[in-house]
Amino acid sequence: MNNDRAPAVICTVDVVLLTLEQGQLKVALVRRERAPFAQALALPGGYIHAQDDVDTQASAARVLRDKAGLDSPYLEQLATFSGAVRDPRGWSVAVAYCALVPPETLAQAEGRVPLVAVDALPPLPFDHRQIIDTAVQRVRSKSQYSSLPVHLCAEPFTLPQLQAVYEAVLGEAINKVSFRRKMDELAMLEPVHGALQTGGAHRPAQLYRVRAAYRRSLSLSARGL
Amino acid sequence: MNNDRAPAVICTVDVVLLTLEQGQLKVALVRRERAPFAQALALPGGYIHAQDDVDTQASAARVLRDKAGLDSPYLEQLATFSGAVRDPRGWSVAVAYCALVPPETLAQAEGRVPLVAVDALPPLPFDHRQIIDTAVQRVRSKSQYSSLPVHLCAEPFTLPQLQAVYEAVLGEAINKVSFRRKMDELAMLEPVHGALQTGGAHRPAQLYRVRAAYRRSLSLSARGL
DNA sequence: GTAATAGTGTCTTTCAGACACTATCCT
DNA sequence: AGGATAGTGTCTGAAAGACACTATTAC
Repeated sequence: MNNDRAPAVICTVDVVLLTLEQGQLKVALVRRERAPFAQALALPGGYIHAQDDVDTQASAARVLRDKAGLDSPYLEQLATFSGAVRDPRGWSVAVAYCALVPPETLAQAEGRVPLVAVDALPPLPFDHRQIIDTAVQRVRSKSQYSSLPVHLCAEPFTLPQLQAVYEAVLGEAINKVSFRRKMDELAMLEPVHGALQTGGAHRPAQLYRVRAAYRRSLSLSARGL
Repeated sequence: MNNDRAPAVICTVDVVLLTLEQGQLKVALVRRERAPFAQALALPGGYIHAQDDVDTQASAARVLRDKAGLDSPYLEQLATFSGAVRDPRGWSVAVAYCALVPPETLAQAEGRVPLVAVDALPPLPFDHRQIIDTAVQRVRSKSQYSSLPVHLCAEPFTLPQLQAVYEAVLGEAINKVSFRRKMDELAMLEPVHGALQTGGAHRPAQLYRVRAAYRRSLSLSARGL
């Protein structure tokens, strides 16, 4: 009972930044500048800066800003990965966060970040493969009953567009009537009055945006049951 | 870019040990031996021991063993709480775990740990109130669609007993037919052949236990959709 | 007009809750 | 026998999917 002060533990955050490109869920990776695994593609991450960050959520936002050059409205804690062997530098704790952005947001960020389809990941350092798998599993699971996928859709969007996003994430077709009923009862979207998406050789579609009241609370919504 | 090595961060684990007593969800607290908040009731927790623990899950199991004197078959990572102000000693990261045990298991542990109803918590140090609230919310949410509450029920148990546990956790009555249909299709329980619970002035009830295949995987089960 | 997709009305199927009935114990 | 709870069959209403139909654009 005399060694409460344990040897230092390495404290980091890692961010799984997901987006949708060509109908596929993809994760943003960055090339590591320093050892270990210098030059390797890995999740954007870094040490917690106790002097700058108020908490790990702020650390994750900072990492995202520094390494991917963007802010993500959706940034949720995923899980914490830890242990003696996951990092060659020593015993480490990595608080992992999951960010979702529409592809348009990533395009603004100069395209510095390589995107890799989550179903075809290359070998990755640390336990980043496991972290990504956990994030994808979580996103797919939550998409079954929540409005989470709207974060992958740039506003304004049409209902057919949003449905396509849901279908891409879930990997299966969704009934159109059921989908619209669900969106309607979630009461989370509002039509942009007078704004229709034209251009196609067919009836134009109503454009929608997320109601202000739901802008920030989406990540907090548990199940609606 | 020259201060990668941030000032030391305090790394701890905290365990929310929940059980069911008198039809109420209760959390086990321990009296702190050391500052800060010495003598106060708080969640069992402690530093990560990098030399002993393989990961934070092991740290949580050790804390549970040392401070509550028991092993919990169900021990799942809850979330990580962090920041500059939650601990007066400095910037800290607390990986919180949630454990569920039947009341019989706690009784074996000499009753050293005070139990407090989660709906009537006293003021608690750190952000332990928030951690407990998060755990309770998670357990209630998961209980709606998963078999998680079986961990609160000592084996063997009858279906009416298990239903009462569900009802206590969820705080509402459940339809008997629906409950049995759900348990049946989860295919997670098996009857203990020939074992009935007698003694009541009524028809005896079939005793059940969790199938071996589901013993360990319950905490991993996401939604069954 | 024709092709193509948006959007809606309605039928069908599926699932959860309500209810009632039987079963089996103790007293 | 009577009371009490275990366990089951069946009806009903709500929700989800299937399908078909109308609406509106470009060409």
